[in-house]
Amino acid sequence: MAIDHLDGQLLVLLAEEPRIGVLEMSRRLGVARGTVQARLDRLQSNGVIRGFGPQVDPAALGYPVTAFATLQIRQGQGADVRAHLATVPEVLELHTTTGSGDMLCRLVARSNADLQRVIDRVVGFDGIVRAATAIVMENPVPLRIIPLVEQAAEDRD
Amino acid sequence: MAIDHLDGQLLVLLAEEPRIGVLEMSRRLGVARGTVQARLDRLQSNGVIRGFGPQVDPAALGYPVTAFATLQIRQGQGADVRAHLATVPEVLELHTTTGSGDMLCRLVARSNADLQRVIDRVVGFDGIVRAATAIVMENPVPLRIIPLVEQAAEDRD
DNA sequence: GGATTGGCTGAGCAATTTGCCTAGTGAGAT
DNA sequence: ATCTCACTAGGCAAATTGCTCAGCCAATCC
Repeated sequence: MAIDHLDGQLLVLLAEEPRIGVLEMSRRLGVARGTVQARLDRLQSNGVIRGFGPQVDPAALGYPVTAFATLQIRQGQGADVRAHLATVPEVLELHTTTGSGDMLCRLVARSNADLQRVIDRVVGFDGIVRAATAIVMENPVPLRIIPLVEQAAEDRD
Repeated sequence: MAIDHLDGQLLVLLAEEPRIGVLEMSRRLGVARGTVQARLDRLQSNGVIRGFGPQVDPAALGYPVTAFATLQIRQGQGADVRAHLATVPEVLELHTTTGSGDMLCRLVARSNADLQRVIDRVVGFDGIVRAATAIVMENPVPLRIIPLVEQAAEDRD
């Protein structure tokens, strides 16, 4: 399940130049095309590579404000709250965390004023007891995976 | 800068079948190939589409544990802390948030035990005053963008 | 009322890439 | 000693890409 060095190189290459083709990858890495193809297939069926969906920037879509909200859920209402939050487009992700009935969600909004609307919509639901929101000011480390891939590849190598 | 309906369809299509080609997209959407190409180019130079990097699952890499850590930073140490956290592969993202000197970071680890090691490494740095960690148990809504894309497309349409 | 600009269509073409196949080789496991 | 597995190297037809062109239409500008 873990990846070896070649897998790591493949992932790094893909991350740097995503539109690169299989043939070009095989040239860059100095291996046969069939090998690249087989590795890629394996990584995908392994689940290591979930997909190649476009990475969309919410800010460019008109949602420049990001916030994280910690929610406290009334016992037994978890499923309802999850279903509710899933219907809000501005909820980009949702996690349940340690601490009985706690959730953490990532929100975006069109402005700070708009964030209020989003939060109202999020917490305007019966099962939510309390919510604490932290607005994101800077994002010094955007979501990344390459350093982890490299470490995983080294561990296995 | 906002997107219209065709842009929205393009993004949805790409999200569903990322390896689809320009030609096939133009067939599906019933527009000319050149149009798809031009739209895609525009979305990319717009910054709406950041890229098409592979979405790697940390769990499949051997890091099944995710956690969020809230850090309190000593005044004036922000830059140092950022630089420090950027060197830790297990730090997948880092945000500075409202509340002077507060940061939120996403961590992964090989196990709950390993999480302790990661946290020690994260907080074992001078500028960090205090850290609170919440371990993720479930992820009812994985990072998504499509609902927001659809809303943005409708708003503009 | 024109005239212009911008976005879309439909078509064509050469070059490249893909998907799929076969055969041979080397290393490690049984 | 044999087998299996991953990789190499090559070949081939079909499809896709990158690029170009001309024509068309609607909105905007003078």
